[in-house]
Amino acid sequence: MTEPGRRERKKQQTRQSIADAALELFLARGFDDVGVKEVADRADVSVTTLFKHFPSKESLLFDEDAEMESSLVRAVRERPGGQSVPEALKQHFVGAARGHADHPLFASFVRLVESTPSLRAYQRSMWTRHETALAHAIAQDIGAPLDDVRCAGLARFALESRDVIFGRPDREQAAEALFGLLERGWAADQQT
Amino acid sequence: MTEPGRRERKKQQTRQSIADAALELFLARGFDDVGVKEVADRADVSVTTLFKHFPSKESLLFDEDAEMESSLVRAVRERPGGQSVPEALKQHFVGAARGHADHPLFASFVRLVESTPSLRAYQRSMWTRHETALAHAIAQDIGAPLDDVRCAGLARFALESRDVIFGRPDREQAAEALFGLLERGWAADQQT
DNA sequence: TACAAAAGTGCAATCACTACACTTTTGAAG
DNA sequence: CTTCAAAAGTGTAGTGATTGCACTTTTGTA
Repeated sequence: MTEPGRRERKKQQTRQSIADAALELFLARGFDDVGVKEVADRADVSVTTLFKHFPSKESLLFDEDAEMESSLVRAVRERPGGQSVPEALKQHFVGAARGHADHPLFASFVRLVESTPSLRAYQRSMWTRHETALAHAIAQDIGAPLDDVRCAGLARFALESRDVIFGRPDREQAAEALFGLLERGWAADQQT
Repeated sequence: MTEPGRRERKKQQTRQSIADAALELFLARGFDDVGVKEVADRADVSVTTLFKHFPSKESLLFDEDAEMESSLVRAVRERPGGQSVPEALKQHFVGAARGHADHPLFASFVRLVESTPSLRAYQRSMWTRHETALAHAIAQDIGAPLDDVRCAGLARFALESRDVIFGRPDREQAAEALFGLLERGWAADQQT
């Protein structure tokens, strides 16, 4: 169980071919106008194989997932001393947006997702999955019970903020406004 | 174009039969374990007819929709003088929860929706549809531009709060906590 | 080198949903 | 009371995602 080995390498390679084929085709012609069969063909695998690597058509576009959750939790845990939780999350999202802004494909990718209902829904469901982890991290941080409502709420609000912010042209400004609201409400809550 | 007329009445009756059949079957055996065919059969209509009345399997369970939006907007517009927007929304949701609490079927219905991912997603998408209307109502109320970010954010947060709150045993308490947070953040924002 | 696990394949089936061409019902006009 | 077009309903066949199954190929390893 040390290094990947050729087998694992080949597997990942197949997976990558599929993801690549999917991205190209979907960007070029739209998510709904490309069938899985076509993606499989271009990646030179069978449809069956495609579905052994990805659980759904939507998932073809959202590959790296595990990383997000941990980075989200880390943003809260390892924030600079004195920084509030909402502030840390704001910086996390704004930073991420900036980091991706230069990627040439990223903009088109975002546009594709935003304009395809099923993809928006899928993306949301992925974020939602991280919500609990984030809520727990916050709760632990402020020494509240793990299922504290305010922590759950803040987690939800923060993740939703991301969604709202990305739908805006003036992202930084939007982030300021939304997280500002959360910040003040949260701070007032903490003063107990 | 005065009264419904027999034709319209029959149409609504068919629609109702379908909705009823769907509710019964889904409650009894779960959403995913009942096919549309079966629902159609029980309502004694063809599958084609079923889909002429409802745009999707999920929609079979969510009938009255238009009313919600207007009541939501009204909750903001016609709130007592001096009451804040978040406070008005809190009362709206808490009141609605109370009003339904006695219904015998309502509890099982909620449980069904909460436990079925596709239904949760659908319900969310319905609420989301109202988000813009709510955001506009808020903006108009405080005299901000219609697409003001803070109003859009508040609308989003309020609707999400509902979702979080309904997933809790202590709904009233949860409502206090979440809308309290929004309340304080929002108030601070308004003092400009 | 041989063998079991893993990866990949093809086929048939399920299930939601749509398009189509068709029959029946019904409101309203003459 | 007849007539006729719109509306409501039906059955059939098809699409497209997704799954189950039985099968072949590849590959790590004893």
